[in-house]
Amino acid sequence: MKLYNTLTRSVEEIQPLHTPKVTMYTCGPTVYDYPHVGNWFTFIRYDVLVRTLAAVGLQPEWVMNITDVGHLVSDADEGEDKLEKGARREGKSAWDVAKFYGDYFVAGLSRVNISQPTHLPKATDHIQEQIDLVKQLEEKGFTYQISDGVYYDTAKFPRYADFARLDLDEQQAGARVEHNPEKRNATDFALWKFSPQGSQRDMEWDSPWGKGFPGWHLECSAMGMKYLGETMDIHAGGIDHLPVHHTNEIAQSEAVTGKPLSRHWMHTNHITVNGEKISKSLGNGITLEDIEQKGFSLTAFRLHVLESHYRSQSKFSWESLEAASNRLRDYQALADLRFQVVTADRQLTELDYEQYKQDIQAALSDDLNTPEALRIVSLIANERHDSIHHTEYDAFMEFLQYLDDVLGLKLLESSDITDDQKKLIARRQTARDNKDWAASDKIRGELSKQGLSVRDTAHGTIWYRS
RNA sequence: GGCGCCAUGGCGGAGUGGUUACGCAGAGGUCUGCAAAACCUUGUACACCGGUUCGAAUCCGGUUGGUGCCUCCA
Repeated sequence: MKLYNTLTRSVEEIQPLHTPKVTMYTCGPTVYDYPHVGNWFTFIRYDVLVRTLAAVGLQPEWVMNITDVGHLVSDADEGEDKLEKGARREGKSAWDVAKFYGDYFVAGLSRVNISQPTHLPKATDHIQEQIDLVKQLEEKGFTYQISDGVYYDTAKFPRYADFARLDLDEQQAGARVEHNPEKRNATDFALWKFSPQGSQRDMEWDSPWGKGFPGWHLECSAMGMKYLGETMDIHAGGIDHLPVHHTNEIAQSEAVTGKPLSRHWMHTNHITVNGEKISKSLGNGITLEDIEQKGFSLTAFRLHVLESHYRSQSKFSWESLEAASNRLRDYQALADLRFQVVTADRQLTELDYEQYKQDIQAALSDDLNTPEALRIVSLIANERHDSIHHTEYDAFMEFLQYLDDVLGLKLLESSDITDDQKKLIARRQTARDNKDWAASDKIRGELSKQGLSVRDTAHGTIWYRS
């Protein structure tokens, strides 16, 4: 299994520390609002990685955090985090907001068929671990305290700029966010923020340094190391996390342990809608509900995600979602052939499903080349559209199961048509044998109303869902 | 201002130094009771300008355009 590693900027073989177990941490959502399609792109891509790891015989232990506190907003209203802001917007407490959107997110995972992570830890459930981490950093001399919080001194970590290959001197020039002038270095970041004086936050905790809340980089280090140990095999996140969040995670984790936080770093690229990044102000934050309201299935959306490579900046549009939806219908028709097995004397050319499976596995194992994997599936859908011969039934079923395991397109979730529908199809066949075209066409109309189309092939009538 | 990334046929989107990616959509045809499907044919795809090479869409340089990040963000 090869995967691009941001550490070395090259595609590398994944070699877990304790094969067959492979530990993986992915940066999850901040639960202050509905996730948009871009977020789901990323989460689905994590899922493809997990599924592929499992398919090549590894046993993934997957941690995805839920950030329910601590991210500062970019606006001038300093000291307030997104949860608090969301709470004020909705007239609820920050705790209520976090609960609502956290639950929504977890439910959404199964809606787009993302595997259940081994752990879904929340930042607010790990305050003590985060405080402990700050204490250790303090003992090792990496921290200093100013008026609004305890900060990490990035100058004490010489490798700070290496991971993201930052040019610290140059990039300060155009930074658009104002820094607290008390900070020693522009890149220094808060480990613990104090509650603003005279105001009560919904979310605040006591600490050795005063009442407040953890800085937002802290949770991933604390929870990652708690569940996966000091060095994990894979750490993944959105590409936006590379220069700041992950850079800071490495700084604060490795300063304490002296060991690499992760052996492999994966970054998923962002998508654009109408050529622009997704953002609230542009009003292009499409949600799963929007997709369903337009009549598309979330499985079609999932297929759309797989149609591009995770490292390229892909586009989302309703046109391409429709293309994916049509493509999925073809795949579904392929899967439905398992209900329409023929035992005709005439032998079909048997397909080498094992070979196809290996080809797909090879594509996915090569830095998650999902477009190539789908190319192969389409190849088979084009090849095997007439019938499945009973002699290849087992191999076919095994192949479909493999596809579902690795791509998660729910091809085996469809059920057979009803007995009544089967009788209709049989009656139509009889009518056709008698050249009673009027009766035959009438039955075809009835089936059509039930969402079934029929094709008359050399191997009999094949139905498919329209 | 700094650091990146990308430019592929109507749309989406892979890939490769010389061979049809693929998907969706379109056109013509064969077949079929009619359909549908399938099959065949078809659009002369790789931003522009140079360079390297026997040969580049694929490597190098430049130009143009787009886009992302620079402590909110998947």
